[in-house]
Amino acid sequence: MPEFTLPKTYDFRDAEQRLYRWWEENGWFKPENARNPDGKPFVISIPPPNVTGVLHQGHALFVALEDLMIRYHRMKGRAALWVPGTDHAGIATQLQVEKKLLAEGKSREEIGREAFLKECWDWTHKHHDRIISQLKRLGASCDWDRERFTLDEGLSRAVREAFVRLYRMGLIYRDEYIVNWSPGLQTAVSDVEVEYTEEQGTLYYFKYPIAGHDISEGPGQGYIPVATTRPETILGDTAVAVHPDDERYRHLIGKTALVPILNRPIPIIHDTYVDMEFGTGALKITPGHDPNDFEIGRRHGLQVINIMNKDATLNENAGPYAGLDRFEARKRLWEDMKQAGLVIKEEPYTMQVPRSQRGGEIIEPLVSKQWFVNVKPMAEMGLAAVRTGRIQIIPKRFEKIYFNWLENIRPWCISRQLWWGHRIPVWYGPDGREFVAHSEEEARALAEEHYGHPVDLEQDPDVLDTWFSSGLWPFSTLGWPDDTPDLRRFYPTDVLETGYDILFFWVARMIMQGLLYTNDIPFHTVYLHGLVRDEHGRKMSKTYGNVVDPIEVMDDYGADALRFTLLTGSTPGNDMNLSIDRIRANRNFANKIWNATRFVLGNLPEGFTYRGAPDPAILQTPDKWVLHRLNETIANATRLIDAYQFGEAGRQIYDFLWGDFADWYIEAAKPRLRGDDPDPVRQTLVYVLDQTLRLLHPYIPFVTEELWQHLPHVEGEQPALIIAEWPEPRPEFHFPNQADAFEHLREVVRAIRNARSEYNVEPARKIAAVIDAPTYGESLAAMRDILALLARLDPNQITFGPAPEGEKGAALVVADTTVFLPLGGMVDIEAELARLRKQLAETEKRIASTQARLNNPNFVQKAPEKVVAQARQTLAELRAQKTRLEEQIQALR
RNA sequence: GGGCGGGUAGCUCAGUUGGUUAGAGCGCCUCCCUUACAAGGAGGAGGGCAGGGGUUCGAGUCCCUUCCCGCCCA
Repeated sequence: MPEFTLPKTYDFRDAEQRLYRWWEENGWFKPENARNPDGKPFVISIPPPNVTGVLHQGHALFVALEDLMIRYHRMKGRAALWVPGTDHAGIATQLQVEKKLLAEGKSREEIGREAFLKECWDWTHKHHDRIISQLKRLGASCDWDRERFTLDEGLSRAVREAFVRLYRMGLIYRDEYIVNWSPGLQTAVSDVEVEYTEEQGTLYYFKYPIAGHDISEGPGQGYIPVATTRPETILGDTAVAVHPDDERYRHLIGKTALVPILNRPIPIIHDTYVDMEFGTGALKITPGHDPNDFEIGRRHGLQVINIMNKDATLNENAGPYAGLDRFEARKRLWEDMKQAGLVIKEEPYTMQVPRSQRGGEIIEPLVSKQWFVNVKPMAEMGLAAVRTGRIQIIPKRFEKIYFNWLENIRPWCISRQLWWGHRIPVWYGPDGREFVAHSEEEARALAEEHYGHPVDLEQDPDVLDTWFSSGLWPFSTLGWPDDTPDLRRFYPTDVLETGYDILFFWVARMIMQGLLYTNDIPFHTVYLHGLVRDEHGRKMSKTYGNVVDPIEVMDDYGADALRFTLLTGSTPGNDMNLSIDRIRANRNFANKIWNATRFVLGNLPEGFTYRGAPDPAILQTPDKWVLHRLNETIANATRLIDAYQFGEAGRQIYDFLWGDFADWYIEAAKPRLRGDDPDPVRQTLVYVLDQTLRLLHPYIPFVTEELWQHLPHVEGEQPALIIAEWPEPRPEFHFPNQADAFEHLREVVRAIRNARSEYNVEPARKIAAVIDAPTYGESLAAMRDILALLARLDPNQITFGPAPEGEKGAALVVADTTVFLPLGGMVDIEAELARLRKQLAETEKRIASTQARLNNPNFVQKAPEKVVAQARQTLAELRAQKTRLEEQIQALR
């Protein structure tokens, strides 16, 4: 039942929750309840937020974008499915729980693994509801019955299956390898979890003594000069390397150097990796603590010495420095070397310092035994999928970045020395032999088979990198490894939408694992969004205090305002600056729609029957204009959304609703609504509003649904906008001529308003006008009432014909129309002449440039016919206008 | 060192197959509480698209180059 008493302003607080619940209760988020449930599906897997995280603008942006796509395709008739879920976020969650324990005076070691995991699960359950309800507040139309968690039973099974398959394919192996060690977290982290920051450091130059010589013999004899940024690693050196072509040091190759202080003998080797230009041209090699040195060490069969404990203090291999923290040891060792006369100099040096993406502490390259995935074969598949276009990345430039990363891919360290996560499905026998299996039972069976009798097995204590399970997300959430109906129907998914910052972490790994396990692409399109920054482009951070909390924004301005701001303010792959001003402006937009609807509803009589798309036969010029513009807007919006240009599409609909429908059509409708044939206007008002609400629904679902529920509908219409049909342009509403006529009316109205303002005519005063319009006279006459209302003319004093001679007034020239306003003494002839001359000068300037273009034979020959024709028409119009202006100037003199 | 993005109105940004006089929001000036909306309406000022060169009938849009800011990778 339409209700005609809407409050004056839109109260989103009441509407949002109520509507969300209503949609969800009716099952409209489910593909089974689509208009065509057996039709082609459209599927997005949510980028699972950290289950213990708090909603931030990044979430708001992805929800806005993905919900837009889901709602759009749902309205287009696809069986849309948005699979929701959360991520267990290994390190992040474990840290939070440890922090909580610490506050209670406990540690995870004290309470033990089992109790700790229970704490983690409690924490998870407690926080899960919060993040989910926050996603719902944004309007996310996910199918919550299909919600998953990366650590739930099904997904854990998927993880074990993936691990076992990779292992059996020989792509997973355990190795002593140099990894990025986080001393604070006490775990290995993968390459992508390390960020390099440019920092001021020191380059330390020193003398590497040569065995059998005295350093006093000088460089190249008694010692070889070496430079390093991390002197403490000297203690782990196992060689000094020089370039084979280096004249300065070539004679030293094969000799023995002595590690300072420790006096451990090490070889002097040659390797082309050494950069002769850098430092002294000689390189100390520390395979245990530098990734490059590790590689060189492998090439040369060098010993690996680990001088560091897991907490970044030095161990017994560091001799007298054992037990010291890494930075303290650096100081002490350098002091001691100074004493020993081994120091040459120090110089300031800008270096790239590896820091933990989480926490920011300095990462130590360390050799330890970890599980790795040989990603190379999968990378090849991942590369091919994008190269051949089976998967497209938007914006396209990220494809290059993706290629570059996959082409240079290195083994992926997947083991983490944490407790919260998927336990690595490997069990060790008494002799350390590994048994990889889906379960402990299976491992036992394998072991018994191997040893010939039952043995005690011990499971690997480590867990897997969180991204290992996220990498299975698009198919594990649909039931993989089982061949479920959902997997068959909804896989591959369609679009994967996420931030460009996790292209490597997540997207690339999903593509690779999807191709490997499911023999198919996990999605055909990757849409990457940027970071949401503050209004001046600074990263939002708690310490800065510039965080714009989405919850607060929604409390103040509503979810629609936030969504529309994010959607129209962002472009693919680029960061966006979010300002409250803009959110407020879009809140105002929601209110504008609200009031436009109030107007329409308030003008429908009791018992009004809406007949849907109006019959062209009953329409007048303003109706035809607005329907023509609606057609254009529908076509543009649809094209732009299909091209993933959501922002531009949103702006066009906004402009149409506000700038065309509200500002002009509604205004033009007013006199006719009071006239004797209001029905065509009413029909058109309802129709255009209905169609526009549809176009806006994917952007601002709440206010549009709320209003649409109040609109009258035709028999058999869908019960809710969320599942209503997406509009299509209608050929019968193609009215270019009437559209032109109305545009001309707009120009005339603007000119009159402008003149009124210029001559300070009181706003309330209705004035007369004499209109001379050879081309548009008829249409202007037909719209006399509208013209009068919009330009505040006295309808009884609008006459058509040539301007009266000798009367004082203002003459306005719009194309070939002249509007004479007999303002008598209000008009200053000189000022009027000046205004006309200025307009004439502008017109002549434009005539000249248009003429010049048309005089150019190249233009006429080479430019598209349409453009040339347009130029000719413009020229004709300008000339007519010029003639008019000259006439008026003449008349005034 | 390699790669990428950005530099458009006072501020924040749009502007995607190159095509009339480059747009929006906010801010600013003038006027208006006109029964849809003051979270509003009307009118207005304000930029020639970082600099230089080039391609083209035509360039904010394509190419080259310089400068500045930011990011990614090594």
